[in-house]
Amino acid sequence: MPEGPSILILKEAVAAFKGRKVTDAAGYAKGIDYDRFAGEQVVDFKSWGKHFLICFHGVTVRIHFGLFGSYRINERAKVNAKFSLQFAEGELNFYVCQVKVIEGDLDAVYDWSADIMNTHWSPAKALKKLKAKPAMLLCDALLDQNIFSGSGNIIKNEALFRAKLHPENTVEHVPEARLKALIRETSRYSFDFLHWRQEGVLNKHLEAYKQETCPRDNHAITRKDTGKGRRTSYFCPHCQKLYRAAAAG
DNA sequence: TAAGTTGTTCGGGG
DNA sequence: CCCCCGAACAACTT
Repeated sequence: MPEGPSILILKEAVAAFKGRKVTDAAGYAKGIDYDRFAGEQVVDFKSWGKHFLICFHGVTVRIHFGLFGSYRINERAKVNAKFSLQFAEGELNFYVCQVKVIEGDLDAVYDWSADIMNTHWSPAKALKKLKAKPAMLLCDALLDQNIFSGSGNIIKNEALFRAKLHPENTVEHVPEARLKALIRETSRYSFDFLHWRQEGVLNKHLEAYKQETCPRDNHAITRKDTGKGRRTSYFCPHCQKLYRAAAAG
């Protein structure tokens, strides 16, 4: 369920709960004062990248779904909910996620311009952050939530494919124009991802991720664990340019 | 069926 | 103090 677009879908799915009062909160997430939410009104639902934010007056519940997280609206899964909110009519249940309470102003916590799907997303700031880390590999940069908040392994691979850049390029060896193209494609692809996921056709549109051959030149797609996180990259070694191979090590 | 995974944090060792 | 690695989390799909 991760990656930014899926969080936007969730936000839309729960929109009807905005303005409603919680009758009861429960779950097995530790360190949460569940009682404080009883009687509180949901003021808004927001998101920052992969963070799903349930906003109350003066306090926000942050849900992060990680790799295995899921949710149910007005129904329950077989396992216990990590966090759940009951309303006079309906309920929200969150499973296998990280739950954190954020006190006070969200603007003090989040840099909205880092969120690739936010209206305040700033490609210029992303470029600046990239250039501040010249030795970083592109595959790591695209998973760095401070630079590309909301990008995950699918978006990483597809954006690099669209930008025709090899995942193991170091930032400093890539011409600025190509970095700008990558930044643009990362945000653009995320919205394509959103629309395709809404239509249930995302898999049909994948060009590199989990693919066998390159749709551009029919070259075999390489699958390789890359970067510091050793996350899987799928790329066409023929049309995705590597400006300079990383030093052996 | 056992392996793989749309993710992140933490702590230990070097 | 930094970097890197593995563990932990814990559920669904192929």
